[in-house]
This record gives sequence, structure tokens and C-alpha cells, in this order.
Amino acid sequence: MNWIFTDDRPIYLQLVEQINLGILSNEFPPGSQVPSVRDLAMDAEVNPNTMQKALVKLEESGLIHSERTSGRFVTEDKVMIDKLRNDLAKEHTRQFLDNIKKLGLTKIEIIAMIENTFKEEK
Amino acid sequence: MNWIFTDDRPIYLQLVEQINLGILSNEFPPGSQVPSVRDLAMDAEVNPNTMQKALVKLEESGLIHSERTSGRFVTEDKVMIDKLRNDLAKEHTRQFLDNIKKLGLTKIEIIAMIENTFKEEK
DNA sequence: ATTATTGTATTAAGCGCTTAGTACAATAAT
DNA sequence: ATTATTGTACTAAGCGCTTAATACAATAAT
Repeated sequence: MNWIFTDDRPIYLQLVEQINLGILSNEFPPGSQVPSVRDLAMDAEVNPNTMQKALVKLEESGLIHSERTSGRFVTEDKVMIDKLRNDLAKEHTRQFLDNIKKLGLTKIEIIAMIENTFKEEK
Repeated sequence: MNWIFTDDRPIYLQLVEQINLGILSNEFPPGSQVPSVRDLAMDAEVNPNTMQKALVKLEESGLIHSERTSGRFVTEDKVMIDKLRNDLAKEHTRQFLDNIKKLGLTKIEIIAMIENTFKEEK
């Protein structure tokens, strides 16, 4: 996994987001076992306590669950995963439009800017 | 000004962003005087020290400057403001596309989602 | 001249996040 | 049976953010 952190927000929240994204993008497939707290912590170069906190937090969503001593697993409920993926996409879209409309851009300008950005990133 | 804060990031950084946005959206017009540190702090319901920290930070961009005892003022350089507005719009667009592409959405799906969100927000 | 207002600086306390270190219980692996 | 691995729990220290409470210097307003 490609961990990226900024220092303006708690690490554990960024961990939650990135693992969440990892599941929704099928990097952690439905039903698969997630690496152990210690392994994930090593991989992310983060204290095990911080990773533990993130994983517990992530369980609130129901995307993962822990089996007391055999490990942690991604849910097999693909419908749920699809729903959460769609929810997140909508949320990002809403946020984006809110932000950019405050800058005074019109719908046409927004679409144009997206087209341009697509070209640049190719 | 309509201040909104979340508790997952330093207040002073959120202040910087929102005042920055206030200038780029002409809520604080070029050349105009910004309210005093104390008034802004009261308005935002924040400690004066926190607001002071945000304003000093914001001066790095050159959008505002302080006149030792008469107050703080927005730059009159409209070209600069336009440039920063465009930069910010681009940055938001890039971030948005990065995030949403990780969820596996295609360009067509992204455009469709934007169209839908536009409809919903009307 | 006096007063009010401006930006600025300083110190102290409280709190949450992060890391470090250690420990325990339950199960899997041997 | 023994060992390794799993999630979990706890305490302590360091650090940054926030608030509180003052204080000072320079200028505007009176």
C-alpha cells in the first residue's frame, strides 16, 4: 500500500481514510484477510497503537471486522461495498462543487477545467 | 462571514483557508480593510491568538499585508488575486479527480455525477 | 494631550495525538 | 505441550494546538 500522510491532521484519521479507500478500490478484496495490526503499522511506518486506533475506528463502518485471535477481515458484502463506494464518490463530488462554486466558477467552466485536467494527467 | 470548523484539523489552518476564500470570492474586495484581529476573533468565536496566527500565516501568500497600527488590508493587485483563484480551482480539481479515480470511476461517470449533483443542489 | 484602537509578544495551563514500552488472553501453528 | 501470532489494554512522555490573561508600541481619533 502506498501510504501518504500530511501533518495537518491526525495520522489515525488518514489511516482510516486510506484503508477505507483500499477496500473500496478492491486493493483489499471482499472476504480477504487484512494484515495484522503490527504488520500494517510497520508497512505504514506508524506506531502500532496508532494503527490499532484506526482499525477500531474503521470497524464502525462495518467494512471490516476482527476475529479475536485469527485476524481482521474485509466484509464479503459486495452490495455494501458498492453502496459505500458510491456514497464516497457523491460526497467528494459535493465537496468539490461546493468549494469551486465559492470561487465563482460556472458549470461550464468547471466542466472545462475537468477536461483540461484530464488531458494534463495523461 | 460564515465560519465553519471541523475538529480534525487545526483551527488556524481552517481560518487561513476560509479567509483566503473570502478574498478570492470578493467577500473581502481588493484594497479593502480587513476587520481587526480582535473583531475577526470575536466573529469567528475563536481566541485572538489563534486568529493572529492565521493572519500572519495568510500574509505569506501576499494576499494581505498589515500596516503596523492602522490595520490589515487586502492587496489591490487584481491580477494576483485572479491567478491565485485559478490556482486554487485547479488544485481542487486535481485533488477531486485523484480521489474519485481511485474509486474506479470513469470520466463519463464523473461528468454524470457532477451533472446529477448540480441538479440536486438546485 | 488624552483616549481608543491597531498589531504584536509572552507565559501558563489544558488537552489530544503520537510514540514507546510493556503486558495479557486467545487461538493457530508446530 | 510449546511456541508464535493475533487483537487488545495500559501507562508515561513529548509535542503542538487552543485558550486565557497580560502587556507593550505605534498610530488614529477625540
